[in-house]
Amino acid sequence: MKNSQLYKGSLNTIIMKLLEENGKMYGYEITQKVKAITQGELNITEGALYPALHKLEAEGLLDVEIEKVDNRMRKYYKLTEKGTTETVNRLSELEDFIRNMQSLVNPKLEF
Amino acid sequence: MKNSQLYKGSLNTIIMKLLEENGKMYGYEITQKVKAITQGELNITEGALYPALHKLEAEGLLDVEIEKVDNRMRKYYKLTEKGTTETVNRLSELEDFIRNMQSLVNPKLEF
DNA sequence: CAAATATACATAAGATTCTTATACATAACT
DNA sequence: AGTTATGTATAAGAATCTTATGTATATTTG
Repeated sequence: MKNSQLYKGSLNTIIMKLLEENGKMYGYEITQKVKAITQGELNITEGALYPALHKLEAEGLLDVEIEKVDNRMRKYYKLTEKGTTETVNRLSELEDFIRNMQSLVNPKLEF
Repeated sequence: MKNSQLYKGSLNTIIMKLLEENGKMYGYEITQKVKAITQGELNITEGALYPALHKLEAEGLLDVEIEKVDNRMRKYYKLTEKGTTETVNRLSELEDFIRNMQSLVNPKLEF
């Protein structure tokens, strides 16, 4: 499925929320989780995911921990303390964003 | 105010929805309307707005009509037939997007 | 058993969208 | 007279994403 342009800019928030919820996750796991939660509607591509994870790590928001499972490499990511704090802000921004978009789309509901 | 990254990709949808609702609008009017609806939270910059309007026009989704008011130029935009049809799709995508983001952020509410 | 699919990470080229800065012009306010 | 508001426009650069490609192992399927 082709993702709409709307998801642009929301990937970091999605990653951080999932890590906040699940403690630690690896890249492929994140793609599968998102696919499951959105019932196949949102497919995160590797070309978007891995650079995003590396950047969040470089910014000190994520820590990485490498494991070998079934002879295959896994890089588990988890939120740092800074990342946990930042996640609160991002989720707050997301709530504002959703509220604002709903106001724009559904002006009748404003009161 | 600084806009969050989340709005990336939503500008076209916002423009089209406002035009669907108000018939015709000019650029500056759109920025003011959005600012009012979002209570100052979302400020569309000219550098984003005008290229977006020009592109939607080039795609045949908008028609333009130039007027001179108080000795100043205004370019009124309105949806073409194609644009009206496309707006329905975009709003549907936006609803899916919001629903998916809420599922991701608020997994407890899934049932 | 060979081929396809799933699992797992990674990067590079190019497209798209946006921010920031700048530009021009008139009207209104202070 | 200078700032703010109204009104449109573009160019340089940043940020994010898509698409394509690459490597490697495990599992499923015909």
